[in-house]
Amino acid sequence: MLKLFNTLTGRQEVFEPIEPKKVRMYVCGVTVYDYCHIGHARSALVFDVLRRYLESCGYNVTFVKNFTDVDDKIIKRANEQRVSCDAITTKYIQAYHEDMGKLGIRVATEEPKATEHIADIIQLTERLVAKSLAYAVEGDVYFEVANYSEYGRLSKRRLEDLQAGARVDVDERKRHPMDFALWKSSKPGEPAWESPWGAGRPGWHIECSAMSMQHLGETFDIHGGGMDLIFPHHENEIAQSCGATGKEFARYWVHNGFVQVNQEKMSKSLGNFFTIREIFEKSEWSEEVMGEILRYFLLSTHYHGPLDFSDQALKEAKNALNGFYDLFGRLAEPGVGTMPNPSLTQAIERSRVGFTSAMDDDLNTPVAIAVLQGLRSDVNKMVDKGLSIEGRKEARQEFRLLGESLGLFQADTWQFGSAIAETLPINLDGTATVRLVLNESDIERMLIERREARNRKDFQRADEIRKSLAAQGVIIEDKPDGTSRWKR
RNA sequence: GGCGCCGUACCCAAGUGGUAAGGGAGCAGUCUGCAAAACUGCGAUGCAGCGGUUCGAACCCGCUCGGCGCCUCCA
Repeated sequence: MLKLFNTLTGRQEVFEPIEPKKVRMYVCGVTVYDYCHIGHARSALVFDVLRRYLESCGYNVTFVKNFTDVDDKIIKRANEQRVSCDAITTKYIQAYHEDMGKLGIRVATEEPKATEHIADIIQLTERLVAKSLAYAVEGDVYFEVANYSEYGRLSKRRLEDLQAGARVDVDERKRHPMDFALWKSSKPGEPAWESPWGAGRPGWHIECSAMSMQHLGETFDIHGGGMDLIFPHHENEIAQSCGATGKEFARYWVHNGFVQVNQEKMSKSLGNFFTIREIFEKSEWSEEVMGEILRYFLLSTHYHGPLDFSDQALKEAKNALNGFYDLFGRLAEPGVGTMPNPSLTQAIERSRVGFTSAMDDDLNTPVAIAVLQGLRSDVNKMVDKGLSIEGRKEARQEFRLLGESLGLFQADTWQFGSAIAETLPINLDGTATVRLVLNESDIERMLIERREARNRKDFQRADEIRKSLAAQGVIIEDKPDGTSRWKR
């Protein structure tokens, strides 16, 4: 039974969907005017894992994640670069998919864009105006917080407290400093759509209300996003949606903590952020390996807490993951083991129970990973004792199965990169191509030579080969039968 | 000023009333021609500090110290 921490109630609650076996969830995506950093990756990953886990529990999940593709920052960026807004958003949406794809984050069921829902947004705004929850001033339309009695319910703030912190440059046309724009009149040269209030564009918060309703209905199960969206974005979404429909909006509100650098929030304004692509570009490991390292790292802390990003943390994640892939290597080898499998069956059963109860406990991925580490240790012992071929296959399959929710252990083997790679600064788009200097057949050839050397007890030559490969990042492990395996 | 979070071993990190999971790093041993991997063992009598409640507290309460977030665009 899955329990989730619900920001709305401030408690952990048992998750029960509106319709049995069906989950409808909406997650706030990104404003597409720049490349994503690890903070964005964490958020995307947390909800990807939630979705995967729900699916593994047998739910049919409709997962909607939006792109904000009309916004001040986009307009600014477009003007700076003298291109259209459309060019900017198209570019960064594509980049989003590339980056998140490398992290194994699956595309959502629906990925709507604000600009595709202008009619819905206008309609929703009209509903709010008709209910006296919004008012129009000179082509702008504002939500009137004073007329919505439950304003502050999500963020646990009172309107009076908010006034104290309100900005100085309050628009005089607003009836209350906290009133926020549903519709903005547009200046010349800005993207604009016709509306009952003249040419304009939507405010930020209204798009999510409109799109979630359109794709999931007026009431749905889970709404997620980063902690920083609680106020004002999600607070405003609730006001707009509940205000318009008079119904409950989302039932469970789930928010992930920040990625930090040196204990400080990673953010554009502080300039202490690392983009996802930058991390992949600087990585000394292959894309596939780096993606899994990042995933492991991001899931090694509970999603609700802060997470400090550092090279050392990545290195530790990589080392931890090495243990799993070393085991998978052993499991893949032909062997003559005959050990019966009852103890394996028991270990697997234990792990399933442990894994499920960890994930059920508000997606406690650190504990879930600890359970997998436990299974790794158990299986290693069994392999030492001579686990049968069938047992090895079963064990590998089990890691794949349990790892699926976390998106781990899906690769067959790890191919490490660039200790032995060279960078060729060529391409048209300015990026570089990394090419391996040593290919697999080179390595195999050297291993054969070394094996021959060892057979004639020429250990000096054997060690030379070992050293030479090691210098290029290839590590040799000798097996009892006289053959060797290698890894990077 | 208002609201809120965090402080667990060298590092990361679970645990939120019943006597400190897991990982990384390290050390020692077994195995190995050597090595790697694996296995075995070692590692916080204590959970920022000080008080209090309790038979019992890392977990509850109070105070203090240190770090951070939101209130403005932000995953």
